[in-house]
Amino acid sequence: MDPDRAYERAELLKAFAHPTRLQILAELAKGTRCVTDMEDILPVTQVNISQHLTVLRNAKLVDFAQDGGTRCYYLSRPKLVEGVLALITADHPVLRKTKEQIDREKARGGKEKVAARG
Amino acid sequence: MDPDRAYERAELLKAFAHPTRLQILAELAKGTRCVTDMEDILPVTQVNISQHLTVLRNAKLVDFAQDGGTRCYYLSRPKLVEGVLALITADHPVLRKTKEQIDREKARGGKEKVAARG
DNA sequence: ATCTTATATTAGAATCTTCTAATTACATAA
DNA sequence: TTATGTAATTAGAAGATTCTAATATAAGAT
Repeated sequence: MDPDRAYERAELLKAFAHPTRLQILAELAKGTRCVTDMEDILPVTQVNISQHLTVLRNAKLVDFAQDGGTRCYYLSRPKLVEGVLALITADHPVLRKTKEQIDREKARGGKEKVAARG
Repeated sequence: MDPDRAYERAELLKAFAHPTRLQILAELAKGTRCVTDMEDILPVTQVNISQHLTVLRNAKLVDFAQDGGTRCYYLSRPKLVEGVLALITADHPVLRKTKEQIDREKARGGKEKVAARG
C-alpha cells in the first residue's frame, strides 16, 4: 500500500475511531436521525455531538437533509459503515502460531512474496 | 451500542488508524514478515516500526514467533484485518438524499426505530 | 569475551485531538 | 420582533499520540 493511500485510509479510519462517533454511526445505521434524537441517546452535550458530526461529515461518512430547523442525518456510505461495524462487532478468535507452523506455511507456498515465475 | 463496547471498539479502530500501521498490516496480509523486511519497505526508522508493532500487538491485531534473533510477525486476526483493509480499499459511492427521499423511506418503514408491536 | 545483527524501551518535545464554555445562526411561533 | 428550539462555531485548556535521540537487550558469529 503506497504511503499516500495509507494516509488517506488512515484519515478515514480515524473518523471511526472514537466511542461517541461509533455510537452515532451505529444509531444512524438504524435509520435517519436528527441531532436531538442523538442527544437523547448519547451521554454528551449537543455541542460535542455537533463537533463529532462535523468530523463524520468531513470524512464523508454521513450527510444531512435539512428539514426546517432540524437536520436529518444519514449514512452517506452505508455499506462501508455497516461493514466496519459488523467486523468490529463480530468475535474474531485470536490465532497463535509457532515458528514451525510458519515454516510449514511458507513451504506450502502461502501468501508471501515469491520470486516471479517465467 | 453501549458506551463500554463503543470505547473498546474505538480502541481497536485506533490501532488501525495510522498510515504506518496500515502499511504494516497490509504487508502482513501478504504473509509473515520480520522487522527488517518491514524496514526495507517502509520509509520510517526501525524504532518507529517497533513502536507501531507494539500498538498492533496490544490491540491483538498481530503477534510474532521468535526465530533466533529475529521475530516473525503475523496477523493474529486475519479475517478482521483483511475485512477492514478490503472495506477501506473498495470504492464506496457517496449517497445524497433529500428530505423527500427520507420521508418516503420512513413511510415505507425502513430501519428506523418503530413502536413495539403487540 | 567481543562484535554484529535484530529488535525493544525510555524520555521528552512537538503535534494533534478532544472537551468545555461562550457565543452565534437560523427557523419558526407567539 | 421577541422568544424558543435546533444546531453550529470558536477559543483555548487538557489530554493523548507520535516522533526522535539515546540506550538497552538478546542471539549468533568470531
